[in-house]
Amino acid sequence: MRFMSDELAGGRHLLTIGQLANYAGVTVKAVRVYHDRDLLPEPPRDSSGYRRYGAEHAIQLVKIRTLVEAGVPLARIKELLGAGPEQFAEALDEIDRNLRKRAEEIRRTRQRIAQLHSGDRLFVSPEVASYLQRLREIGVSERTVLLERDLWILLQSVAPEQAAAWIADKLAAIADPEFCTLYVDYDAAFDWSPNDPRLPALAERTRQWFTSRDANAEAEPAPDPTITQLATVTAGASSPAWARIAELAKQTR
Amino acid sequence: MRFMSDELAGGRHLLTIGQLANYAGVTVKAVRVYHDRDLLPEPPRDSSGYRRYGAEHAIQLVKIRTLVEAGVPLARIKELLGAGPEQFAEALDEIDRNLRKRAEEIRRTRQRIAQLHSGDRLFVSPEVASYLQRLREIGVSERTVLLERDLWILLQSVAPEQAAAWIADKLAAIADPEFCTLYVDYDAAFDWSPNDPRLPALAERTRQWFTSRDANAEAEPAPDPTITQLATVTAGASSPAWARIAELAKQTR
DNA sequence: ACTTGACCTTGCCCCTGGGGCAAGGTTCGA
DNA sequence: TCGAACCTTGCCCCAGGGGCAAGGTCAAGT
Repeated sequence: MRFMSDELAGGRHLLTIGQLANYAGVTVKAVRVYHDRDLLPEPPRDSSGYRRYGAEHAIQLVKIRTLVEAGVPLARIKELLGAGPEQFAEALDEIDRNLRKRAEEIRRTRQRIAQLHSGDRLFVSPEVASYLQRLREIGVSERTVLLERDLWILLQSVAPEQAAAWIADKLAAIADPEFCTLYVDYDAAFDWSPNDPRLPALAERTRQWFTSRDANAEAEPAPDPTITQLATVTAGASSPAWARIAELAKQTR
Repeated sequence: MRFMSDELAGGRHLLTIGQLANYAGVTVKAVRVYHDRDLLPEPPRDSSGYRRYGAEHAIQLVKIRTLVEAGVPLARIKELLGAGPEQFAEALDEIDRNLRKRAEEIRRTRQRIAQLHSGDRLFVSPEVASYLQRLREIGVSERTVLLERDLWILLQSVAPEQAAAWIADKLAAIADPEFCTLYVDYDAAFDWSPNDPRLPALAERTRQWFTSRDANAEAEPAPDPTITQLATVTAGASSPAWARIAELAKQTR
């Protein structure tokens, strides 16, 4: 009969790779990878070629696992274990800062995931989101609101700064009750025939609203042709009546 | 002169891959990977072969990025985007649970990292850690404490359950002042010559302490030969005097 | 009309941190 | 003495892209 301690008598290295891995809570494969990467020194082998580990390896392995769990890349761990204690302490500080940052990111991601559930706050800027919300509140149809949303998405992608300037303008406009009724009437006109007799009046009211606004505002924000055309073209593409209004507005101007 | 909107007039797809990627906060490469993985439909191409995206792609891409950031594998994301809304909601719940779990893990990892800074609480069980702490408090040399620590590490790796039983025993013993003075004397004897005349007396006191303890305890915990041998052999390997004491104790028994 | 720089295209190989499997050799407990 | 549970090396595979090559295209300035 043999005791395990008979094997130990010869030296301080008695753990098999499986025992070591189990102790540290890692897989056998991981231990071998750490050997390959020179993070953990290769221990002596016993007579049959098995690796035999001692307490010093166990300690080192727990350090490695702790750093790995903290998200430190293996190459960096190798540097750290070889460095002096003051660099090590400094590195630990930085690792802790990273961990805190990651916790914060998880917090934000959780909020995002919750918003993914419903709503479009995720796809547009907060300003645009509240603009869309106002549209819904004054009774604009969901179809038109979604059309607006898509327009803003495109706008923010193509020219984020001009989109920001324009949305500020729109947020101001929607505080005006006259603009609201005008918008609601536009919404209703979506399905009208392009020959509907009510269209010229709507175009005229639109023209008047813009005129009075431009009179009040001293320096109107430069009306970038790209963006205004983008808006009209996109809108016109979905509703023939809206396209007709744009045409009428151009003629009277 | 051409306006960007001239290109748009033909359809609703106007973003280049770079604009799209920039809007969603991902790299161009990532967008192409999502095409390869069938997460994001391939948009139409313009006359020169460039991909041209619309708002619907932007929305889809933001969803994808949000899920990717939450750590959802691409294959799973593909399933989710194709599934019905109730499965989607269910999946979001599970993802959120995972995120919370990860936040908790980060909290624990931060504590571990802090302990890595100094101390050996990471390498042994809490019971062993407090035992080692007691040894330091009664004045045992650091060298011997480290020797004990390494022994416990090996013990916990080879036979965790017996180590747990033994440490309970040791924690009881160290409450006995007689055991403490005995331990401190052992510590001092580490460097003695194996022929030192004080050794037999020390061996005799050891024998007596064990005898009286065994008399008090009715059922002594099965003295596993593997473990006791491990202890004696490991200890004896580092100090000839200790080896001599073990030999003396064996003779008198 | 030409150039320059920023984009776009496809294709291929590279990285991390291991997992899985093959094809053996070893040791343990009954 | 046998089967289960170890151990050994070696090789290929995965996600989620990054980097680079070798081109084609576009807008602006001169």
